Amino acid sequence: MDRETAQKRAEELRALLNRHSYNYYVLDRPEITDAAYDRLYHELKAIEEIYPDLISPDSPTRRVGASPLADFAPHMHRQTMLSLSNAFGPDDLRAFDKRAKRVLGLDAEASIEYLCELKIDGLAVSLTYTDGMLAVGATRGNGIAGEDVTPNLKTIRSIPLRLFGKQAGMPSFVEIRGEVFMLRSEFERVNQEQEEAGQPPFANPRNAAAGSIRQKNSAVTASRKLDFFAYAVGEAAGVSFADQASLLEMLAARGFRTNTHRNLCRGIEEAVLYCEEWRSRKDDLPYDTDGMVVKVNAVDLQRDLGATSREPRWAIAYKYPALRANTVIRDIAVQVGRTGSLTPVAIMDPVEVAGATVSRATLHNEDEIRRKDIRIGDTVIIQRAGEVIPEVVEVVSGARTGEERPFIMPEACPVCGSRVERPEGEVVARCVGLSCPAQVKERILHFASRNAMDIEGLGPAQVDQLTTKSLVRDPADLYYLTLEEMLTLDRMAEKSAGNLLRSIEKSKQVTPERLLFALGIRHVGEHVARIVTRHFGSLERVMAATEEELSRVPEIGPSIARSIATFFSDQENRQVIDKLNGAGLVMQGVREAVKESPGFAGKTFVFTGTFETMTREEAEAAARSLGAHASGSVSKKTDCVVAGPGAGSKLEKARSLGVAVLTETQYRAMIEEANQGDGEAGKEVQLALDME
DNA sequence: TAGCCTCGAGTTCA
DNA sequence: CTCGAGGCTA
Repeated sequence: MDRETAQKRAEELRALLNRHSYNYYVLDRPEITDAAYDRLYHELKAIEEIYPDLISPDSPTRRVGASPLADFAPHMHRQTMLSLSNAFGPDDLRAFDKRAKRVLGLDAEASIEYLCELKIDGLAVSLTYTDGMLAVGATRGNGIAGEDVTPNLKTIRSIPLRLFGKQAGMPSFVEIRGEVFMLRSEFERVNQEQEEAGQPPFANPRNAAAGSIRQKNSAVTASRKLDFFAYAVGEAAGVSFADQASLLEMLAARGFRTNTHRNLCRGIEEAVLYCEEWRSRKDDLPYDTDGMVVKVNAVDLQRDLGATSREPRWAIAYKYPALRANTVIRDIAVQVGRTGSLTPVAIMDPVEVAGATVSRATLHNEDEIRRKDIRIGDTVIIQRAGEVIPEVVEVVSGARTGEERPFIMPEACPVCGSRVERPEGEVVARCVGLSCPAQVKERILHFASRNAMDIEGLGPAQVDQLTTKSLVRDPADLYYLTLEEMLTLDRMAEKSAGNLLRSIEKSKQVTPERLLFALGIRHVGEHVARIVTRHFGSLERVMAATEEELSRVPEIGPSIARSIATFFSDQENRQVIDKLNGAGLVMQGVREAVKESPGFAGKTFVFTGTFETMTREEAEAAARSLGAHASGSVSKKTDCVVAGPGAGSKLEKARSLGVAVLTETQYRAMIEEANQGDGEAGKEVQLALDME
């Protein structure tokens, strides 16, 4: 074949192959068989081998990158790739609509046209086409700069290497934005492949797509079936459109795959309906989605709304938070708590669960890890217990590669190197070093915490610095800090130092029960601190009490008695108390008036969920002041459960035990009634502590 | 001594 | 919120 015929044939083949690949990958309507495609493909490849100079950048043979990339060059986005603010329910969407109307100066009755598009759970990329040819493809990165992964993006069949349309009408420059993603079926295949190769699995299709796009060797990327949906245009020369809907049509006409599950909605209520419709429908799709993007359709309105530095004001992501998610445990770290307890914590690939990005979860202790057979490298299912705390539900045993490492509790404290002990029959391993920096830090944080001494402005950052600089070794040292010393801390100038000094000063006025709790004696929480100080009347008398005297107090048994007595017999601990007294702590007893109201006296209340008109603690205090007992757990002995929205297992337990359940409103009414009828019905009991 | 009932302690993210 | 463990009671 002479060069001229070869060139002609090569062009023909390229056009043919690109068209068929478009039919196959973008339209999902192949016109020829795979075998026929392969024949054409190999014919082109053969020609290009003979005449390498005929290879053009849009040749389908270029989709499989030959030379491995050394490293990814950074790619500065010409226009920042913004993120989107989130909406988690219809009301968030309505608020978004309201704000848009306000900014645009429209009245509340007007309705804005919105285009709703599925939000694909993949990774955002930017594709730059110059004179219609794909020149650069980059990841989003931080929005300002991403990584140039052009060869890898070229392996994706639904990304046209050359824009469709006549050369005459071709924009000289255009940046297309969209989402690279992986089908769930492909994700499973890839993970199986990873397993066979002894490689760690991907946690989910999104991570698999991201991992594939960042491959050094684009042949690997090519072996993974990635896909692409286009949805936006960044900077562009000679391209304009009136609205988002026609932009998507334009993208489709230029050869891109666009997601067909979209809907033009008149007014926000239509958008709400469409978003809600997809909440369950999305599960039937072969790929992962994490919501719907609602965009103001008209481009001129978009322009008027503009953007903040982080997000456009004309678009919002309506999220369907997954309650559970898969991720991979990369490591298991060990934390040291206030009592020296060593707690293993799973460090995981960040993943979205119930509206928050989770990357750590406590594993509680060694036994728990063994019970669930959790190993480093495992793919696990996590959920947020009680909507908040992430928890590992179970290991996806099918994803095991054999490379996972079991967790071993260290024999020396990871912070201070002291010996680690795990007493017979106990579950928690503990660092025995009393001066372990981690323990010291946690003890001081506990001392300053809200229910203890309530020192505002003394958080982890401050305590960390104070202890590492050895300005504070025990809680009493806090009361001897000078302004000069405080100013040596980072992020601490006159203003905050003054505030901190003031709140330390304020904390000197304290009840003995709070102080006893603040000391952080083992087994002494708020409840025990309260009953013990009330029984003995003052902290001094608690300190003077023998183990035997202590154990005679109701609810105090041998363990707690020993713990308290041992604490106060320790020389160093006594010194700390002396130092506190020397600093001028003023212990004041509480005069708590308790009205013995009929509905409350002697009853046990449990509060759960979040209340709207008061905090849970206020609710508990109210019950106590009327003669009731506020407990933390539901049992047969519970008389009444007061449940706010978001109540979980406690409410269920109450129902199953047949315990009365009140709403916040009903509870309020009960309190009011009790307070009104106090004169005759309730007999007043004064509880007072005499203090020295 | 077993089996409840509570309390204590530790925990995550925005 | 959950789990472990101390205290009380049958």
